[in-house]
Amino acid sequence: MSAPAERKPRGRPSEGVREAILAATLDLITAQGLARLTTKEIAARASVAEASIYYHFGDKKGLVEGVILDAVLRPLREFTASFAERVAGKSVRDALVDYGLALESFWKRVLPVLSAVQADVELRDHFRERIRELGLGPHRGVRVVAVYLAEQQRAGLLREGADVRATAFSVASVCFLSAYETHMLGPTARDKLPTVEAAVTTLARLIERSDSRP
Amino acid sequence: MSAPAERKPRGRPSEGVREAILAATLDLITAQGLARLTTKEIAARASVAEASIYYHFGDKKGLVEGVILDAVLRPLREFTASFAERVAGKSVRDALVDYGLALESFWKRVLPVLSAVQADVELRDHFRERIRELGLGPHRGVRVVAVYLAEQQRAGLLREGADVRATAFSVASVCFLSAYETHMLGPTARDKLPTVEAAVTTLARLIERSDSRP
DNA sequence: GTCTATACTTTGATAGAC
DNA sequence: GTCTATCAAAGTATAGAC
Repeated sequence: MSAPAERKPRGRPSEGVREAILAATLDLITAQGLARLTTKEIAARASVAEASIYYHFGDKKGLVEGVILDAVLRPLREFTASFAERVAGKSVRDALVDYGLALESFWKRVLPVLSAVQADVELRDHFRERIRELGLGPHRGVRVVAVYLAEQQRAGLLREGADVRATAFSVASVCFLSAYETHMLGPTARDKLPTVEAAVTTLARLIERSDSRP
Repeated sequence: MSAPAERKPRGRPSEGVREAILAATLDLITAQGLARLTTKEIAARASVAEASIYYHFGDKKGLVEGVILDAVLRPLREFTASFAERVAGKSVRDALVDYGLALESFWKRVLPVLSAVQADVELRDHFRERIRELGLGPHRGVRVVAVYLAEQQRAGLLREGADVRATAFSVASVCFLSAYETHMLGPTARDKLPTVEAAVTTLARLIERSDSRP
């Protein structure tokens, strides 16, 4: 039966194929890693033809690079940029804990893709260059906290002798290791470590002025 | 020319083929990740026949699991066990710094293989089970330090209110993030973070009794 | 722009001689 | 135990219709 009422009665969503491919790829990488990632499975999960992948991304490498940009680099930049508004109007301790928890869950989300990147030289090199161009990296997350702490220190809220750079480094590190343990060993294994909240609270206490302690 | 003087005049080293395969596999994983790891390239680098891999390890999966056991799990256990003798007779600060530096270089060595493991579901699951059986994981590195610090605290060398568990967590985390940044972005990028030595020294200072400070 | 069908390449694994 | 030679399967990528 001819149904001329609609132009494309069925089949191609015709819109969002590119996005569906990206989403399917991210899902598969997160769920099972890069090793078993095939264009066939991506196409199946996205409900598109395999050829569409090559139309939009050139080759498999281009696709994965697209996912990296989309699921790691952009979020990384946005997260780093969001620090200022995230801590506005909070005590140092609350600021560090809130930021720490957000950082931990950010890494939990991103680590599967990051691990995939590390598993392939070409991807890793491509990633390194992009991250260099954008001026990103874990050290950025450290610096942004260090700058904030230095301000609070000048404002007299922290001990004068406190090493804000080292403290910022510790905060970022604790969040990262916490996320990595979950990523590596599963959610239950995480319970064997102190919580991020406890660790960051302790760090905050150590640099706060004695007279500001409750 | 027939040279009956020797039984195996050339070819097979006949000894150490298994070890050569393991070493070659580790090298290749470290250098280029799991993604491009092929049995052909392993055989070429180890200067053995491809079939020898299957004789010794059954299949590719078995080989990689062998490498994980050999290059990650055993070293992990040994490293954790070595803590006591490593810190014997040192000040708390020196003990933490020395341990921290050793931990950082340990992770630098192991992370390439660890990343490869995370890139494949089957490997990851196998790894999780093994690590569970052995009772290992980053939390072990944390606990061993926490126990040590608790002893020092009871001996009166640390502040009474110091949170030794959170501090141990911070020490281990700083070493891990430091190694990961190197692994991910290359040796030069590492310079943008504070050194492990500085960060751990700061942490040690924060928990030492005031009167024990120089 | 998307699909179906297919060409080409690489890879993991095996058989059998030595 | 190790090698040479070979295979079946799986994977990436392309051609061409619509």
